[in-house]
Amino acid sequence: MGLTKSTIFTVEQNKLAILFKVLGHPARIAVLQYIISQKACICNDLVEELGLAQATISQHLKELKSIGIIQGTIEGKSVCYCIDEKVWKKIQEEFDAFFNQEVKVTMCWA
Amino acid sequence: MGLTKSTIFTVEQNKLAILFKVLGHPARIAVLQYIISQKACICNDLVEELGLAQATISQHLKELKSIGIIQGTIEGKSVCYCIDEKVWKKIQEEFDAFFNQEVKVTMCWA
DNA sequence: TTTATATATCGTAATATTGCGATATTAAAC
DNA sequence: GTTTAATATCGCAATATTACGATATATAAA
Repeated sequence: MGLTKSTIFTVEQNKLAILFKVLGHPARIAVLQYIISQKACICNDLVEELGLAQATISQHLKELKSIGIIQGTIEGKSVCYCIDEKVWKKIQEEFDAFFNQEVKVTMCWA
Repeated sequence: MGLTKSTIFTVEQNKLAILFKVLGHPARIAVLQYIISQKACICNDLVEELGLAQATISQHLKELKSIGIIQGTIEGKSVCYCIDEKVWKKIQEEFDAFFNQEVKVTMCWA
């Protein structure tokens, strides 16, 4: 099937999963880290840095933009990408809330 | 192609991406939350709770086990799944380290 | 106006993921 | 031993993802 049954889960579960999913590719991790290290960059920088085709980088940038974690602004004939700090922090908070759920382990094998 | 070019990224980037990827499905989020709420559970509980087929749940459990975030121990004819608290915290720390990289935003459009 | 540059999008092939029925395996219960 | 129950695995179909060449678009430079 290959089709996730989104309807049987809560909106929160689906949203959280999408955030994780978008970050779940090494190229997108690398893109984020490169943008951070350079403060900002253009698509072509990433093509040279990562060694993926321009179309591929553009696609990854689109996915990152879809969750708002990066933002692109037109600058002449190129597009300047940078981290959206607000969204970055919000995602961090959401992940933190998830990981700080009560994990009271009653050792089930003890 | 559909094949991630893992070789062009660092080991750390690949590892981090895999952690995110495994968490990037609502069923697996739901499984973790249910295990937490019940302290521990068996596969069949999840089948009834989530409404996915037993084979599907078993597969998701396998993926969660692959990153060590849950652990299953045989108890008679069933398997008791619970959170591996150590791994849980380690993953949380790794995510935190990622999100706490310097995000000094020099507004590129300013 | 032509040319060069940067990016987005389209189309497509290869591979991965999701989900489930069927079946195997294993252990308890009878 | 037979039956019941719980889970894992296999095999498959449907869909999604990844990657890239080709092409469209848009701006700067010449």
